[in-house]
Amino acid sequence: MGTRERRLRELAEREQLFLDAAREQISGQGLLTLQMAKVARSCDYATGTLYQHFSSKEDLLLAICADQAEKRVATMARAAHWEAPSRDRMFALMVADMLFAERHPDHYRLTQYVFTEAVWGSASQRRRDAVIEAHRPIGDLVSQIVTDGIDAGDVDSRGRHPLEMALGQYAMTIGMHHMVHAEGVLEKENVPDPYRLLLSHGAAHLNGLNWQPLQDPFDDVALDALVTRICSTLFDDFRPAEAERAAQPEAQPIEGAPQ
Amino acid sequence: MGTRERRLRELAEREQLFLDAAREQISGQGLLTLQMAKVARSCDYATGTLYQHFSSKEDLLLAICADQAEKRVATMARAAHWEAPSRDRMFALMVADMLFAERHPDHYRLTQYVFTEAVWGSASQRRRDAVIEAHRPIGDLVSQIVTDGIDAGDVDSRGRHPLEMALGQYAMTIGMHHMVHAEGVLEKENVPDPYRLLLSHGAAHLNGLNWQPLQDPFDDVALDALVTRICSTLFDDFRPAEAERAAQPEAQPIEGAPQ
DNA sequence: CTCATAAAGTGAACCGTATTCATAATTCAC
DNA sequence: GTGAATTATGAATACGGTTCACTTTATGAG
Repeated sequence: MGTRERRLRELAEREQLFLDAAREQISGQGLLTLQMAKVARSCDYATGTLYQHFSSKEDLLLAICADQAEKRVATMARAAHWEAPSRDRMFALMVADMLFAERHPDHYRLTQYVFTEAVWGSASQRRRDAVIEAHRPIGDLVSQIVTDGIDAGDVDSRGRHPLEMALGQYAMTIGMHHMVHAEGVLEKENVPDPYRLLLSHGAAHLNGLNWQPLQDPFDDVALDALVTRICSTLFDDFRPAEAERAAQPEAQPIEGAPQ
Repeated sequence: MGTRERRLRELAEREQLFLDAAREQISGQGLLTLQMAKVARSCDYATGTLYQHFSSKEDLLLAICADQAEKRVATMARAAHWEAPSRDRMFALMVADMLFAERHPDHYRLTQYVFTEAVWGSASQRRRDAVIEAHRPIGDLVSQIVTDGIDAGDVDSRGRHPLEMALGQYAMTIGMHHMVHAEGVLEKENVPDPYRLLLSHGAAHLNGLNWQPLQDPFDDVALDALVTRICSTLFDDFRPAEAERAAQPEAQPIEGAPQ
């Protein structure tokens, strides 16, 4: 009989209901002020019911993180599977993650939180593994692009292991996200568009470090065209304003540089 | 009269006392379990006294962060002011920060925390500014190295603003730290020594992207020699074990690469 | 339809801890 | 020495995560 299946489905649906409600509350008020009772109430359930799905507040946070990670990965996968030279795929992957982080700053912060401290708390091992597993495909995507590039002769691995290159490449993206989202840091440096910086330097990284041939390097014009193309071709569900912002054509002067 | 000065000095001393006690408690039990009452008690003061120095728990966390940041900056400054080519100074800066993060993982996590969520809470604006200010010199140091390199003809800025290059360079370091400290992620990828990866890729970044001339690129041998030299020359207070670990001579095979 | 059983839902009570504040102790200027 | 100002105190309060004894609902056999 289908009773069991229906029960399981309802369980999953309610779990998603809680996840969405919690995410909404976070996006309104921040991580630390998330209140379990409010989450439950906003779904017309009692506190206890929420605790039948998530063993603790931290467990809930990890579940949100894992849930959102799947969407993030899906976004990046679209870029990684683009029909294009591996260098451009790598760039598209960075753009995709940038767009995602811009759209979902809460998810970025939550991931930071989860990956630094919350992991040692009271969440179940199952949840912790789920978070790790949800993020694994990112590494796989990057690795795949690098490997494809090496196979196609586009990438000079210079004797390094593809994984090392992939991690190095991705580390820069993560670091950029961190700098962008570290409230007040880049603002104080008068950087008008941090993501512009990410794109520009990311492209330079690809230009200079590993990708061959270099006859057709990214320049500012090619960069903007590519960003526009990526946004329109791969991510047409991103609103024009965001694509426009990302591909902002006129060069942004960087003022107030130290010394 | 010197009464006022003495008072202020005593105030600062007691503040430091609390900061040290709190840091000790964090390093033993993690961020989230820090208890205000315990911090006060461990200094033989009552809870209320602690609250005369720090308006909230979060305020205390930010103060710790700012306090530690000064030590971190001091470490990096030693590397940045090294008498060496700018490329090597930049590399030394990365090594310095790596050694610091390895020694003070709590500070790294605290900074992550503070820079993502805690900043929106109940800490005073004064504290928030202090944290930003404490970190500003890092950007200045990196910028200075880049500028010096351009002046000396060592660096090809390729038309980019020095600040952009500096931030890009530093972003990679931050990203690497994050990946190293994201418990379980790199372990699952069977990366034997994440910091080895940071050094290797950081060097590759310097080799290929901006630094000229390239006639003398880092290779594995030069890399190890340089790390050893940096550790012994600039950071002799770092214990041999750590320097050794950072400069581990035999190439670490990376196993279990995806696909 | 009825009933026994299980499953799901409830929210008041519990508990730990951040924060406050009325009071006490101390210091200081004169 | 004295009164005002400053500093220290810790019991009381507030808040929110977590629990659990109980209620309600769903199930399916007879």
